[in-house]
Amino acid sequence: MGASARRGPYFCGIDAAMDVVAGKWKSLILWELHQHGTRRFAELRRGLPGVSEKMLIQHLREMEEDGLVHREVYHQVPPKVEYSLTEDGVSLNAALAPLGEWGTERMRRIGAGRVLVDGAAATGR
Amino acid sequence: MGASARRGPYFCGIDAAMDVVAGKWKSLILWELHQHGTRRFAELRRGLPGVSEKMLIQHLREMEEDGLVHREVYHQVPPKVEYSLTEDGVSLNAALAPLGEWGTERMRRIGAGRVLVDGAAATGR
DNA sequence: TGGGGTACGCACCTGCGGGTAAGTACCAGT
DNA sequence: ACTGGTACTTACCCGCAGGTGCGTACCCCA
Repeated sequence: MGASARRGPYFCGIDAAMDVVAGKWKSLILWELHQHGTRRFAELRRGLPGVSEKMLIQHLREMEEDGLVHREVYHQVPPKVEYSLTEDGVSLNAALAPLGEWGTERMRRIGAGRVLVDGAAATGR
Repeated sequence: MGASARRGPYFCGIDAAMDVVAGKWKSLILWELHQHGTRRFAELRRGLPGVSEKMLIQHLREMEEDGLVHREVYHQVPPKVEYSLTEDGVSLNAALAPLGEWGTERMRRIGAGRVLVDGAAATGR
């Protein structure tokens, strides 16, 4: 409850897309899954510094409902769940790419330092 | 007050851009200004059915701070103010275009009827 | 035998994003 | 004289997005 209640009639394509990526971590999750292909829950949590477990799950569930991510459960113990992008998720990410470039360019202009925790930086945008 | 406090350090370009377009009406304002080139306050209000005056102004002010829109005041009475996109606003809109197409495609798939008030529809996405 | 990891579920709470409504200073039209 | 339009401002209120924290069932490793 409280999760969806969305899919309301939209004004145009942009807010239909915005509705789906709305949420503090949605776009980051997209990006993370896009870069690594497949990630387990705990890997995602570590990849998104600052995210709470509650929000991670909530967002992942919503994105699954929206057909953006695929959830593969391995019935074993300890539990193992793998998340990956669906076709729609991949295309959404592609559609987000120019926006990401615009944002990177903007960060350069206003000098908003990016926060990086991984040593895996330097791969660019 | 309560307006900005943003520009926090970003993880990547995407959420730097998302920070700027965050807000219920921001993307719609971008789109409206892009389509009409220059619009007065009341024209925007009529173009965004459902927006409150308070939010319209607040968003316009923030977007002006962020260097997305230009605000031209004509010191006359009755007051006249014209809003238009800056170069950054135009490029942001261009960066949003693929996202808009993705959203339109998605609306087609899930059959979320779009809400149109203008007769000026049919121009597509 | 106890600490840590995996993938969550649930209850509680706070902040703020956004809505509502009223007020302002001035003028044009009827 | 009254209504309506222009471009706001200010005060108040409310819902929900998101954070914190605890609990769970099971296993591995020291």
